Amino acid sequence: MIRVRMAPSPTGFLHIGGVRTFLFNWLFARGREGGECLLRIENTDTGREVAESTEQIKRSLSWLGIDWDGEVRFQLDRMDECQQLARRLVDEGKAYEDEGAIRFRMPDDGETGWDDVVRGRIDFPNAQLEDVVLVRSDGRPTYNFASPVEDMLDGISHVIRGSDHVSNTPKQIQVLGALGAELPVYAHASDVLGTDGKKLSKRHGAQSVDELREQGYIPAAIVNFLARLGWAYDDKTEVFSREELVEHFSLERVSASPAVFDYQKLAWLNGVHLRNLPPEEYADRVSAYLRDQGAEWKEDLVRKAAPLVQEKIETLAEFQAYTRFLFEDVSPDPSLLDGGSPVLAEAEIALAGLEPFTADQIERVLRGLAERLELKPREAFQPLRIAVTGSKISPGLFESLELLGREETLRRLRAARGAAA
RNA sequence: GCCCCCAUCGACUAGCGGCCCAGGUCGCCACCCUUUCAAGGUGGUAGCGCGGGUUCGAAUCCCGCUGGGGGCACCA
Repeated sequence: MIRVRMAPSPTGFLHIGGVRTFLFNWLFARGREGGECLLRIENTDTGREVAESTEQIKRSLSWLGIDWDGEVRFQLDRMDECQQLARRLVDEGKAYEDEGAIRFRMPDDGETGWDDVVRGRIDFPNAQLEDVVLVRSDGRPTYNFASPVEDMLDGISHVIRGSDHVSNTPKQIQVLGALGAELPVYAHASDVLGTDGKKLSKRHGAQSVDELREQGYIPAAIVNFLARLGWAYDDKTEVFSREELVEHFSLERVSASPAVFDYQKLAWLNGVHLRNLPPEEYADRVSAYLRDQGAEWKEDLVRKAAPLVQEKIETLAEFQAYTRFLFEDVSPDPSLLDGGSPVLAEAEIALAGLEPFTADQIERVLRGLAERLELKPREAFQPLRIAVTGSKISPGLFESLELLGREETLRRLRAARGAAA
């Protein structure tokens, strides 16, 4: 029976490095027959608990598509069991009271070690292990007691966590041994570092799932990127769907060395996944994002505009810059219109009677016009683009005009002619 | 200070003794395609931290050094 747990502490938003650890747990469990993945909130330090953070963690994981089995558990709910177990250890002489707290009696010589799935054999000299507090004087268990106890009670088979827990492991192994529990398999993944080589922190741009979401990254890309940070399937595959990740993930191929979070690669992957989306789903993503951001753009027009930029943007945040001209009037820079007037006037005439007003027809007419004026396509189209979209950069001209509609197109051509003159 | 871990292009990585004068991807540069921007195509740039071993042979194994990370709480 495979059972793992994701164990955030409720001290704030979900950190991107933590998410990767959870993702490893989740991929591992979902890839095994009958594997289960629990969500446990490690809240034994009541003083540091931040209100709402549990809800925020659940929301972020759900948004990423990382789910869990059963109810969310809270470590403090096992307070009674922890106290009883600690009592028992005292009775057996394996722990002792110390000014109201209960401390574990660590062995003085020998070594404590384990075979880590990602790091290989690790041994600690027991002399290095201090007598850890199991239960505080106010009765609350500490992390180093509650965590292994709960792992035991829940039948956790694999403990997959960050390398910052390596030095806790020998202590927890000793506690588990004293309790007569079977040891789980341990796998300690490395840390995620910022671009400066330091552990990811507030200084490194986006560091929470919420921030990534605001910046226009989508779950498929984030999951793909995070999975590839410290893990590789082979020597060439970079793009994975969620299903492929579940199918191929293995702890044995997780790297022990720290990885740097590279926003450029994340952006590239985001573009790849955005382009891979079926048009309908892509439109869903775009409008959901705009709603999230509080942009009050007409939904049906957003959906129609979506296909025009699916090939062009890397993050959802770029959508508005490309399509703003469809939602608002434009004010083209007159200097950019210079010399374009003949094209503007001719286009206005040519498009005025065009029926039907579709991208295909618009293209046919405008290409013909460029030929008559003996202009290269780019020379003829750029003034039109600027006149109608107000920018040198836009989605395809013909599709853009179709969407804008004849009336508005002609109006803008006229306005531009006035401005250029 | 003590303990533990890590070390291949700028970044993510493949490599588990000969297939590697090191492969893929992002980035960057050039060219092609092209209605702009992208996308796509082609080519290029760039790396085994250092020093000792072991071996016929080392990116791969061992030791040391250096560098980086983590931990040493009645935090998690």
